[in-house]
Amino acid sequence: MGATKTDHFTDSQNELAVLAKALGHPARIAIMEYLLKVDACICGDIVNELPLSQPTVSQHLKELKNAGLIKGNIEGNAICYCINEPGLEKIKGFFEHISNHLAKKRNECC
Amino acid sequence: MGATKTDHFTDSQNELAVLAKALGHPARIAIMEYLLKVDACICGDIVNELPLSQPTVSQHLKELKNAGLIKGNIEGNAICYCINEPGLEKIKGFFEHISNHLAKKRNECC
DNA sequence: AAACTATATCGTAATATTGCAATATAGAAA
DNA sequence: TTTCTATATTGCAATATTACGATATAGTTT
Repeated sequence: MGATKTDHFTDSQNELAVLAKALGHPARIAIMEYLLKVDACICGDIVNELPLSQPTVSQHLKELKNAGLIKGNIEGNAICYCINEPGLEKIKGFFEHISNHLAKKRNECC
Repeated sequence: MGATKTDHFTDSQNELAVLAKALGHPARIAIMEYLLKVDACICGDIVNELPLSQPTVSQHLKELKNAGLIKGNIEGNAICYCINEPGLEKIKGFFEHISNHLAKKRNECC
């Protein structure tokens, strides 16, 4: 026990869960928002923007990258991070899908 | 250490993280998908739909409810669950916000 | 080469999550 | 009221996450 039983669910369900989980921490929401705000790749100053230590930020970046929500390119000395659109579109599509369905069939009960 | 430092982030960031985290498990994605599929409130058969024990499913439902993604009404003997639109719209809005920004300013680097 | 800068990894402690058996709760049916 | 059925709660073991100090890695600058 303790480990998620991923093999009991579909690939799609597991993929969506990985994406959602990656955003399930305020620091990682903050990173995404910051990447969006500066409207470009970030090379260097993410650590200064967050109230966490450098190793912790590095770990959060790694998780976002593993989930496919950001991508990082080595840019000389620094590393250049930016939002990875395919990952973002995938999870955005999930919510749009739900929203569209709900709009069609107005909740009859509850 | 070990606990998320929620007090270092904004309310909005924490709210979004809670919503995302609630969906960060394939069972909870599956529950949302099932609630959508049946196109109505579910009274009773969620446990049979999932490859998990009744207490585990109950726990997952509780987490989705706490996060504000579903709502449950007592319906006689059973409990009637369905998707809670406001919660869903909030997180959907986050992804649309990002997507709109990205569409405006095409990624110059990376 | 030596010092500096930026980022990643390791190790580890604190805390959270996952899953389920056992049990509790509460309405429905008999 | 007893039994049945559906859901929730408790308790606990296994595993995962969070955070950071210390250290490693690697490019840049002097």
